[in-house]
Formats: sequence, C-alpha cells, structure tokens
Amino acid sequence: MKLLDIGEVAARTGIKASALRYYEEAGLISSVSRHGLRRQFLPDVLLRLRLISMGKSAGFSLTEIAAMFGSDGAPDLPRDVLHQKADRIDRQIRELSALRDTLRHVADCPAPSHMECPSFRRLVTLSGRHAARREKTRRGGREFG
Amino acid sequence: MKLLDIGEVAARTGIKASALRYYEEAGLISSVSRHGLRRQFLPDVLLRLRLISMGKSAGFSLTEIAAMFGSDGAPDLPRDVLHQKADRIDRQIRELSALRDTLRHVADCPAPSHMECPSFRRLVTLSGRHAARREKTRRGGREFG
DNA sequence: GCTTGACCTCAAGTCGGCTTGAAGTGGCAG
DNA sequence: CTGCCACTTCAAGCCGACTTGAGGTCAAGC
Repeated sequence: MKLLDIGEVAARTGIKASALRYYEEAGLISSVSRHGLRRQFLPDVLLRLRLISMGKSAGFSLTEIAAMFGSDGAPDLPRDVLHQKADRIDRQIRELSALRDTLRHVADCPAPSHMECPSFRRLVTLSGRHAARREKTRRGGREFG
Repeated sequence: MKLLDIGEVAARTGIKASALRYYEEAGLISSVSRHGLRRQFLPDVLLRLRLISMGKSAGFSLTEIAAMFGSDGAPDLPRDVLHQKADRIDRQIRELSALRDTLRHVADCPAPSHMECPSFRRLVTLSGRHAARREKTRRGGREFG
C-alpha cells in the first residue's frame, strides 16, 4: 500500500501543505500515519480532496462539507438531505448559467447601454422567477433568487 | 421616476441595509440621491443586485464583480476577458454537476463503502480530466480540476 | 413642536479560511 | 557524524465580507 507524503499530496493537488493540515484539523481529511514527523496519506485522499474542492465551488462551508462526507468519504446524511443539497446545487447551476449567458451576451451585443437592452434584462431576470423569500434566511438561504 | 429607499431595496432583495452600504462603498452600486439622510436608489439597482448575487454564487470576489459590471451595469471588460470568465463559469458548472450527481448517486446507491463503488469514483473523477496545473495559480486558478 | 423610528457615520468586531513565522525534529545523502 | 531540508507545532496575522454598536439626524405623524 503506497502512502503519500503530504508534500506529494500538495504537489498533486495544488493545495498547500498548510491548507491540508488545516483540513485535517477541521476533520475533512485524515492522515493514516507518520514517517518521522511527516503525515502520510492514503491515495484515496486525492479523491476526497476533489470532492472537497467541488464542495467549495458549490459554496459549501468546510463544516458543511465535513458533514457531507463522513469518515470513509461516503456521505452520512439521510437521503432527503442529500437530495436537498443536490437541489440547491441545481438552483445554483441555473444561476451560473444565467450569468455565463449574460457575460457572453454582453461580450457580443453592441447595444450602447445594456440596461436598456431587453435581451440583457431578460437574461439577468431569468432564473429569478420565484417570489422573494423574506425573513431570517440565514446561511444557505437563497437571496431573492 | 420612482426611487427606492434603501429599506425598500433591502426588503425586496433580502440584502441587509448594512451590506448595501458596504456594496456602495465598494463601488458595486450607487445611490442617486438622498431623502434627508436616506439613500435613494433607481429601480435598476435591483437588477444590478441580482447580477452581483449571481457573481457571488460563481465565486467571484466583490472586486471582480465591480470590474465586470461598470458604471451603467454593463461590463467594461474586453470581449475576450468576458469569454474567459464565461469559460471559468462553464468549468464550474461541470464541477457542480458532478457534485450534484455524486450526491444523488450516494443518496440512492446501497454500496456499503462508496470509496469502493466504481460509479462513485467515476462520478468524482469526472470533470477532472486535465493535468494538475502547478505553480502560483493564485486567485482564479482552478485547482487540479 | 415633540417624539419616533428608520435611517445615517465611523470604528471596531467577527467569522471563515487559510498563511506566515519562529523554533524544533528527524530521515537520509555524503 | 554532520548537515540539510522537508517537514512539524503553535500562535499570531491577514483578507474578504460583512455586522454591530454608539451616538447622531431628520421627515412625518400626532
């Protein structure tokens, strides 16, 4: 079983050793042994780090990510919670698509002021067609989306 | 021309007044006048705030967002830069889709350890099929994705 | 004309996510 | 045996994005 030195993990993932230590501290990854002082990781950590990176992309906090992927890398959460997370990601994908389309539109549309371009306004407003949820919508709440 | 009081903007968007003031400070939005002390905004600010919210979703910093959407809400950047941003978003969408699929898979797959489930591993590894870029890949760099 | 309450300013505080610096350790090459 | 150098710990620092608190202002309603 070949183990990876923290330095190698850093090199292969592009994540600094300091960040890896921080992740371990936070319970996101774990080293299986030491070689001298040096942490050694199972190769699986690479997969796990990809998962973490994706989670971060999706705007989840490290704490949420830790909760999502339990000890063996498999989510511990009940099915419905997982599906909720997936739904949240779906909404975000829609938002991102709208932004991407908006940027591309703007790159190509010659209108003098985009605020007056109907296609522009339509793009921005798209994906926002549900009522603005008010009230304490703290952490994880979608703002007026 | 009906103007919006900051309180109304806050109510309609779900963004706290303090955050709106912060955004104004940062040059992301601007108030057009005061009623007494109170900031008044053009209705367009709502659209602009949607744009900002989307940009945040996409992981752009406020500074990047400010650069993206110039004074009138229209991006100031050269076409190719805009397309680059759009490409970055596209990659992120792919990552998010992979995460979403992974979550859904895990919610439904009965394998005891997902680390050993080939579909799981495939899903995680998907969207990661280009070489890990090393070196100072600070801010905006995609990690091993 | 006084109170009220939603706003104002400005400085300081908070939180997440790391990074940096100082001081130490230990395997390995020469 | 001696460096060396990549790692270690721990505390402190930093940045972005806000929030909070103290103290102030002012249009509107009674």
